[in-house]
This record gives sequence, C-alpha cells and structure tokens, in this order.
Amino acid sequence: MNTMSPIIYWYRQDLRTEDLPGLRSAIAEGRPVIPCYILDPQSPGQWAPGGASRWWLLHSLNALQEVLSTQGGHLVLRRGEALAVLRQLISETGATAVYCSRQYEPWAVTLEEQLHESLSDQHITFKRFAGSLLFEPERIRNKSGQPFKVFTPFWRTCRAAAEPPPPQTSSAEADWFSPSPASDDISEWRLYNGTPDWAGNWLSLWQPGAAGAREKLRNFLGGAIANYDEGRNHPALACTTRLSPHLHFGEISPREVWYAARARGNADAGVSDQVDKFLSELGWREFSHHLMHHFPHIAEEPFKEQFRKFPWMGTPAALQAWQRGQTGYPIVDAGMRELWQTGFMHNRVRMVVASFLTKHLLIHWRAGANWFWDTLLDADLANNSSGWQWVAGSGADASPYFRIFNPVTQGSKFDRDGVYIRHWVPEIAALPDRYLNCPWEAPPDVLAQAGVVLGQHYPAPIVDHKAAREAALAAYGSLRNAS
DNA sequence: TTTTGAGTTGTTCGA
DNA sequence: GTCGAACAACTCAAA
Repeated sequence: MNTMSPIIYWYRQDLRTEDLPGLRSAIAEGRPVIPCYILDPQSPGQWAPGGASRWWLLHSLNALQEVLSTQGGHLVLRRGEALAVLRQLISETGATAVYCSRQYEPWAVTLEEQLHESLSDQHITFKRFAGSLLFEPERIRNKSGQPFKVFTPFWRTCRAAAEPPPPQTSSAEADWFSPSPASDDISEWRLYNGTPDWAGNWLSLWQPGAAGAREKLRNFLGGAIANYDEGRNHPALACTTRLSPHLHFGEISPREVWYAARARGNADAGVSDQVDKFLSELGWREFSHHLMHHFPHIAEEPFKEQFRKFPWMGTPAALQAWQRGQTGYPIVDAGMRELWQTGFMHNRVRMVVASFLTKHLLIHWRAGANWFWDTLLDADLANNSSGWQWVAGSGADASPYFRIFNPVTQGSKFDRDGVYIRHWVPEIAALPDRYLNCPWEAPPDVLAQAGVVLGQHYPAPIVDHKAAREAALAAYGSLRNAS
C-alpha cells in the first residue's frame, strides 16, 4: 500500500473544519485529503432532509466550501448511493481510506456497517470518529450496566463522568489532494430552487455555517445567558441560543459550546447557575441520542409498548388547521406560523403546539413529527422523535397523562404582553391583552372595536378546551384500563 | 432481593 | 387573588 495514498474525508452531519476528530486525524497522517459530501437520496430507511433542512444544507455546504477554499481545499460534491460514490472516488484517486464522523440514526448506523464491510473487502480502511456528541451513548450506563430511561439520573451520571475532551484546534495544515476530483454543481441538486419563495427572508434570520454558529454562541454568552432560566420560557424574548440547526448540521462542535459556556460561568459566578441550566439543555440533546442509540425504534414506534393501542382519532381537517395556524387558539397559531415563516419555533411554543395536536386534537404524534421534520431547519431525528413522544406521553420519562397544556394559560403566562402573538397573528393584534389569548370570550363591542369578526378574520376555536381536555383524559384512561 | 425516593417544562379546584 | 392538594399508578435507578 502506498503510504501517501489519499484519504477521503466523507462529510455528513459535521459540516465544519474545526474540532473535527476524523478530519484532524486524516490531516495528521500527512496524507493527501479529499473532502467530499454525498447527497444520497436513496439510502434505505433514510429520513431524507425535509424542505427546510434542504435549504439549510445548501447554504451550509456553500459556507463549508468557502472555508475550505481559504485553506486551499475544495469540497467534492457527488450525488448517488454512498457506497457506489465512494468506490468511484476511490478508483479515480487511488484513495485507500475513508474517514467520517459517526451518526446515530438507525439507518445511518446500518449504512456505516455496510460500508465498513464492503470497503474492507477492497482493503480500504473505513474509520468512524466520535465528535458530534459530548458523551457517546454506549459510554453512559446506569449501575446495572443498562442504558438510562430517565433524564435526571442520566445527566447526573454524565456530569459526574470525565469531562468531554476540550475542543482541538488543528495546527497542521492539510495537504489537499490535487487536482481536486470533479464535483457536481450544487445548483443542480435543487436543494432549494426559490419557488415558491417561502424562504425569501431566511438569510436575514440565519447564517448557516460555522461563522454563523460562532456568532450565535458569542451573542448568547455575551447577553441572554444572564437571564436564561427565566427568559428562555418567553417566546417574545431572544433568550435562547438558536444554535439547534447549527448543532444538527455539525457546524459547531458541542464541545466548543460546552467549554465556551463553562468558561463564561467560571468568569462570572453570578451566571454559573444559568450556565448549568443551559448545559442541561445540551444534556437533552445527548439524552435523545442516547435513547435513539439504545432504542432505535423510537423514531417510528412508541417507546412505551402500550401506546400502540392508543385511540388516535383526529381528522385531516384538524391536522390541516394546526399546520396552517388556523386553530383559533392564538398561541398555537402563532407558533405554527412562526414555524412556517422562519423554519423555527420557540421551544416553549413547541411544547404547547405539540400538546395541542396530541391531546386536544388526539392526532398521532407522528403526524406532528412529520410536519416538524419537513418545516424545521433544525429537524433532527433523535430530538424530534423523543420530544414528540415525551409530549404525547408515549416516550421515555414521559410527562404524566394529565399534563395537558391550557393554551390560554400558557399564552397569558409566557407572552404576557402579547408581543409574540400580535406579531404572528396580526389579525387580532388590536384586541386588548385581556382577550388576546381567548378572542371568543371578548364581548361583541370589544371585538368590533378591534375590527375582528370571528370566523371571518380569525377562526373560532376548532375545539373547546374543556371538552377536549376531558376527551383526552378519557382516551388516556382507556389505555390504562386496557392494559 | 427488596425497598425507597423520585420523576423538565401543568391544570384545576376548592379553601 | 393566592395557595396547596389532587390528578394514578408506574417505572426507573440506586441503596
């Protein structure tokens, strides 16, 4: 074997150059490196990126391309079945190794195993590297050696374990393989073609890529972190990091986020509790991946067996009203519209809309998860599945069945001044605070003065809260009695 | 093996 | 308006 034969670095959900163990390792070997991204629309069982994710992917790949080119590298874009593409690239370049970051989705794990097997047969080294999580799922076990099913002891164990290794800054300069192999023109991939123009203003809201991720982190640690514990519950405040899409695409490593937050806490004892709270949110990302690794069925099937029998009963019309932000409950509609218009929804509101879909409308959580998958820029199989199952009650460590969010209470509690609702549901903006979350209770003269005719400008509620709540309790009760 | 304490995010009702 | 209890029963994790 030629010791100077090139290594293919196969980019996946790790679109960065810094603190990337596989790439660093490839560079450290002193062999030429070929950075490559493969769009694989056909991998079996794959959850292919949804519409919003494809928009992000387009811009993220462009950003990565730009960073690589400042270092003299060139990202090779290819489309097709991963194994076939890698084989082709190997025969073009004489590469003898393929390095990548590991993923945790069941289909991705299967693919990694197949590649390992097939490439080994050709005497090609195939190496997967950790680096997308703080704690690898198999490393964290309870005292019986089993995976955790409850967040709090899981996270306690993580915090007690050895710290994640600090981010590595690479010193060696890469020797990029030259000439760079032919690459697809990304515009031919049609990740986003601009029509309809639903993502028209997204570039003013988001900056996909490592630089944008760093800026989000810096802003957050410089300001909002100081009031994170309380502020993060209020969707009108910019108190959350909005790092989720960056983390999903691996543009910034969780270790970098972890160490930056820790440093902030150490520098200012006053915010160290807030920092811990923030770290535990990273912990939820870890926990979701831990669950998906050990219980791969959670993306498709209920974590709790008895929920297979749950009497889901929603109608397509109700699902559509929810998707379009036309349920007649302002906080729900505001969230669904924020999602559609920005590719994002505040976490507090995600819980409210998810509770509404599964409990008020009794629609299967999978319908909600599928909609989020297509519309969220940060759509992530582990987070999405475990989040929806948690709300629906079918998940690990699920909320009690009687915890049914009251959309009126949630709105008036967490959007006290109505700033969020008035922004996203402008047709009722002129209503006084008192009726903003429950326009159907406003007296006729108040409605008239605000220029609102229910059923014309804004829908009457599609379900009655009290009746829906009782129906949900009955449905969940039936599950208990049946088992 | 058995026991014990605890479990992200809430709501409603009645005092 | 505020406050505390009830809302079930179960599973998990650790002692």
